Amino acid sequence: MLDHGALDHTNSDSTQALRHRMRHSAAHVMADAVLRLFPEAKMGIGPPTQDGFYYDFDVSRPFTPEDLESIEALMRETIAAQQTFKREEISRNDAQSMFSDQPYKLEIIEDLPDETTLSIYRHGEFIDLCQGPHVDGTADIQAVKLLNIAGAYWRGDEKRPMLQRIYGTAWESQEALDDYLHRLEEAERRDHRTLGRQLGLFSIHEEIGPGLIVWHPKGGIVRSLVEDYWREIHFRHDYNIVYSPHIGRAQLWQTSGHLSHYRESMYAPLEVDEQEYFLKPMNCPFHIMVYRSSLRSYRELPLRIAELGTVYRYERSGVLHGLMRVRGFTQDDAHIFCLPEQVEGEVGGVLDLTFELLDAFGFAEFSISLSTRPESYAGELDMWEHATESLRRALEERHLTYDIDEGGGAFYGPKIDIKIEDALGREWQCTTVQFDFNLPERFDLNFMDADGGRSRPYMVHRAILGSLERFLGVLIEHYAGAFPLWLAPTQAMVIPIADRHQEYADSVKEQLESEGYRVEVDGRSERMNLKIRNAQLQKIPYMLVVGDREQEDGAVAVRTREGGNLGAISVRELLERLAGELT
RNA sequence: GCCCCUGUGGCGCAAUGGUAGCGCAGUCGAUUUGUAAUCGACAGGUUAGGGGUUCGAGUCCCCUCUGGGGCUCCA
Repeated sequence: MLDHGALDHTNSDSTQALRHRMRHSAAHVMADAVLRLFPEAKMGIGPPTQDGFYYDFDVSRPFTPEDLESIEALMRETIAAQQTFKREEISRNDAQSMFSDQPYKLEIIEDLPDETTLSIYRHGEFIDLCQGPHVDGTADIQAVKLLNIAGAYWRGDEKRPMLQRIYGTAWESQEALDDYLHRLEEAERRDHRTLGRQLGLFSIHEEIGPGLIVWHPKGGIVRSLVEDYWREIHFRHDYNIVYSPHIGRAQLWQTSGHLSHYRESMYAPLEVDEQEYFLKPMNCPFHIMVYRSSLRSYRELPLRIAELGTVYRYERSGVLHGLMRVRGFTQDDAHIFCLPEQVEGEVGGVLDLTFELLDAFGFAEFSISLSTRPESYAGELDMWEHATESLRRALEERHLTYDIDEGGGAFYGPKIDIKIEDALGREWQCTTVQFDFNLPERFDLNFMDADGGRSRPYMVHRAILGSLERFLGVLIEHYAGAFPLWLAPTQAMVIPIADRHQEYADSVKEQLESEGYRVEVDGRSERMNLKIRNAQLQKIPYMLVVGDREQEDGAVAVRTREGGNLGAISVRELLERLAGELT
């Protein structure tokens, strides 16, 4: 069902390099077409991307879908004309006069270091400032399609002009293009927003507000199963589970530094008894209060404090997206307070817990990055080195491959981020393990060490699932809504063939329910075929058809969601089968 | 927040500026069915909200809100 074979696996370096050149060339061909249709257009940049390419233009009116068709038609003509790509190296002065009516190109030239060799690529009448490389000729662009139009700031800077970007894709064959388009359709078919409605999992309401989720009964079951498992595994790994309030006084957020550094993401304060309270955007200060509630001894460390903590953050309206980016969400948060010599073990423990947890949900592919110290930072240099080294060693001991994001850490500490890859090969950031050298300082955290002195603990912030909202969104898409038996909201639907089988159907349901299964009976006066169809569409793992024969034999006719009519077996055999599937 | 697009019963959609329709879901009735849609009837809408143009607005214009594709952001 989660068929990786259907995906594209020709990702060798040479294929990628070829695609890269072809897409870059396609961008030129597109810009050529746009300039012919819109002679006044000013060109931005037009690079290849992961799966295609884009080019940005400053035009007097936005592009329309009809424009895309005309542009694509012109591109086909250029491709059919078999023009060749020619590279030339030119002087800075020549470049400046050549692009004198292209202000964005002039800006690029301006910003290139003096020693850079400037080059241009030509095909037909078209010239673009470009390093290359390109394919030999336009005919090498085998299969191309323009996809959509979007606004994009010049150089990604919201203070600069907004250009019109056209996205397209190009592949080495029509077949590869079709595969890609099919993959897009597949992603659309798995969209958690659509499945969430169809399967009755959650909804978002204008009346409640954007980015705020209400979980429906079916989604509530899935979420609580995830939470139950999460709690179980955290207790097993010696975490202490706590609960903290949704609001806290201004003074708390003053001390934590959120009011000076994070206020633009926080909601306006509430006034209670002439005191200001803020909705929490993070759980850290509350967990710190738990730590500070008594004098701590080194003997108590490491102290791991965990919470499914619901936080609220102001996210700009344009970034909200289903469950993936919301304004209120529940983090599976934890803060670990430990001694310097415990740091490495704690980081390792978090990694082990992460892979155990994610494995249970069927995620096998990850991409890991280690982010190191940025230019401005809090804390002592030797603590940064110790912490970064412990992150690195924990990764290496587990033979995990990772990228290093040099200088990409937060100002308060280095971190490991883990992105999980779903069934379609898309990546989602969920897990993060972050050192914090700032908060222990701000809250003056300490413990009594073996010498009777006071020392400052290390603090590690971590979330594994990230937010339950996002994680469930990822899960829905990963499974395409067909949750495995242990997570399925309804595990079996009993389908009586005629009204006279209702009572027997109820007794089957009771037998299964008494063993802890989630079962429903479709007792409507409808045809069996309709009930099967509905159960299939609801992606219920087991359909149990009961008619005269089953009633007589104390059996059920088993049909699985994957399509098979397995024939009749006894209820006892069914229970064995289900139990077997859950282990 | 910015650019573009979008908004019609719960859901998916239709309606040259001239009587708001269809399918699914829902309710009721008939049917009692053996592995992906039985038939019929009924009910359901101030066309997201506000303002304007017009004899007349779902349709055209303006504002607000929402959703989508991107950009930016994601201490």
